Amino acid sequence: MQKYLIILTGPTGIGKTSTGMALAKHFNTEIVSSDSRQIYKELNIGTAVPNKEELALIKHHLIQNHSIHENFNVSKFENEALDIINSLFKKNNLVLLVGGSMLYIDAVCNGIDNMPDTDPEIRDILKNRLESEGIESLRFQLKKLDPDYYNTIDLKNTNRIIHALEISIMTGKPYSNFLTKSKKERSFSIIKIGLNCERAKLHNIINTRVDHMVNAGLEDEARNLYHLKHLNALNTVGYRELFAFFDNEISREKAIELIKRNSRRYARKQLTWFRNDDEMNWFEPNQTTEIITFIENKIDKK
RNA sequence: GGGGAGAUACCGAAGCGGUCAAACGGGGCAGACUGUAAAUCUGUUGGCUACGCCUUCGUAGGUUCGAAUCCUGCUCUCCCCA
Repeated sequence: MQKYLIILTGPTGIGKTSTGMALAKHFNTEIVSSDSRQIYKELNIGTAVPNKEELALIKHHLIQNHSIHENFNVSKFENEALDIINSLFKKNNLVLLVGGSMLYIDAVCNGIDNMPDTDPEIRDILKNRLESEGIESLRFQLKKLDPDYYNTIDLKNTNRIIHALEISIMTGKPYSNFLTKSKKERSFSIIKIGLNCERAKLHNIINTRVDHMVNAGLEDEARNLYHLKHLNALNTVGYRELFAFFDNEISREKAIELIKRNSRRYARKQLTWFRNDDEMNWFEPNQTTEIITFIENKIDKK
């Protein structure tokens, strides 16, 4: 029996959760989340996780099942998501992957190359060197250790330089050796559904949603996490801006304004990414019926 | 009613006779993307039949070889005095 993974994605705020719920109900299946921040149990309001009622109605996976103290990453996500998806396929022919984290979705669909997990110590050393010696020093070393990558990478992107360096240093092999650019085989078919609407409308939704989050107590949530602000998981829209407010760098109003702006920008980045995906089938958020018909037609034809 | 200040591109704000399609900031738009990805980085922002052309600096005229920049009328905004 052919198995189908339905990818439901789109920009933040577009309505993936509710559409996903409707699809899960109709196809009598479960939802695997592909959201890099809803995966953390300490994060709630700011990540707009499905609420208790929703979670009670439809079984969700990879929601709030990790801690921000862990070193989570795409590769771990790929493995965990695939495990869950494959086990769900034992009882369902169709499983939903719902979320907006582009790279995470990509890892489930196409896989990510095998390479060692990064070593926090090496990263710290490199970061310190960046501070003390400047980016040139790191570039210089990268040029020596991995000239190929050095020639293709954006040399202003410190994160990428640091990652390439840490892998090259850890393994003694150029980072680019690990990049196979090959696509991993999956045992299931993939149908991609993208939700989008008029940009002005999306901005409106996002702005209102941020106001709702603030009313729901986002500030308290952030304040309780403030002492952990150095954690990568908290380098996230909705938290970092409030941390800046707590640090007296900006006003509360400014923080809220920035959360809105950064959410809008995040939405745009998501759309840039998804637009490039030829396999994406686009719908408006209220077209649940059309989406269901679309999926059923796709499945019937096979 | 009297006096003063000002109207610049999506917004804020420089410019104060040519080197101005107009600094700078914000916002927007576009793009890159392999273990930090809600991250990180890049480009762009009057129009076009695009190494050139066309229309822009409240509005209508005027001065000048040449105006966003000078002069005049008008409209609107703000401030002070009545």
